[in-house]
Amino acid sequence: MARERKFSREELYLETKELLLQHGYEGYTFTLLANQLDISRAAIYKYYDNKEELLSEYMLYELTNFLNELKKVSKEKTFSNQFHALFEFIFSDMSLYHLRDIGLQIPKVNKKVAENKKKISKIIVELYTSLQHFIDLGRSEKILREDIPTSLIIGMIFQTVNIPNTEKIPHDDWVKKIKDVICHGIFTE
Amino acid sequence: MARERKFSREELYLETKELLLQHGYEGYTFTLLANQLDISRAAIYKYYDNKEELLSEYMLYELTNFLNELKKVSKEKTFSNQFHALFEFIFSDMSLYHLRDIGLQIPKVNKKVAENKKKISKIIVELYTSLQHFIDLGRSEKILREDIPTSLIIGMIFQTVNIPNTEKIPHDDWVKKIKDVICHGIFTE
DNA sequence: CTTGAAAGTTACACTAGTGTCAATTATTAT
DNA sequence: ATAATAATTGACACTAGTGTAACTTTCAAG
Repeated sequence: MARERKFSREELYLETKELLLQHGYEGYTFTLLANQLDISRAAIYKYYDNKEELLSEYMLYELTNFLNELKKVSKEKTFSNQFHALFEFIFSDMSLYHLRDIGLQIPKVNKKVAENKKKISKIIVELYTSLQHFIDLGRSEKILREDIPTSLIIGMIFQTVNIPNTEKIPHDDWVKKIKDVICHGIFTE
Repeated sequence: MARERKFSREELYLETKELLLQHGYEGYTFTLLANQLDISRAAIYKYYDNKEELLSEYMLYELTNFLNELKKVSKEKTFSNQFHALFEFIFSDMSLYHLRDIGLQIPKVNKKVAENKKKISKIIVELYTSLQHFIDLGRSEKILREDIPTSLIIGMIFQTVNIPNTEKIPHDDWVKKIKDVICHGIFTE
């Protein structure tokens, strides 16, 4: 029994993502967001007290989605299948690793933000556990090396996503090459 | 025949680097910089018309230094020696790759900035050429794989620097492991 | 068809950063 | 000493973003 909303939460999150990647944490403003969504700035304050609150909630949403996708991946039976599935989905949205850095910058300006940050930490732990299982599987199948720290293996996978494809190699080729290098290195045998 | 300067260009660049890494491009302000250097904000305007000018000049300085270091590396005779020297120096200052991204964000607000950006592009070309020679040497010595694009090899080296060492593995070990993974991959043979 | 609740807007006071300029300070050659 | 000059400062007007409160609009339940 009220007026129809001019913007959905999803739309708001979508624009937020764009603006965050474009302007970074400090460059992201409600003024900018309101313009993009074609609403008045004050409307946003009906839902969020400040940008920290909005952003911590957005990060929570983004990470929750990510965790769900990751859980899908872990349904694959073999390590090899999980590995390829993981790449497929990481490369479908390459911005996540960058967004994580931004998430770390959010200061706890109030109780709600502090709570969200706590929830985010919890999700990150879950993410890490899930990835740990993935790595363990690879090791138990004697595919992954035992002498490389887990955090390094995970880091390699997530960082390489961000290597700029300056030579404009077709996406599928590019992904294949990156996988290859991660698995076998840049040296000849 | 004048008053002594309260801050050197080097000090200014040093603080600029800190602030840039801490606050990002949009969060970097003259107000912040002046406070850090313990001078008045207006003093900065005697040397730079605006932050774009300062930052483009700073980037130029940083990249020029980087290029010089890289040239030193390329004096090594064998690929292997160059490879280890390159790692040593990249890991001595892990922030460069991140700074490069920031450099790209500077808008050409006036002629001087546009000129600096042109110079920066030139240095980046030189950097790339120098790295290309390095890769070529590795290939001619049959150490580097022929089937991996140059930009991917270079990207791997520079991106992996940023993998967070969450397990707090001692620096030397960490660097050794990263090198190992880049060279031979995460898979068992 | 009216009323009240949710959605949205307009307006205001406030804060932080910008760019400029006249005034002040410190140094040194004479 | 002191004049010349470069370095620095304080003060001003301006812009962009923030957070709040009073208001208007929309819509559907009674």
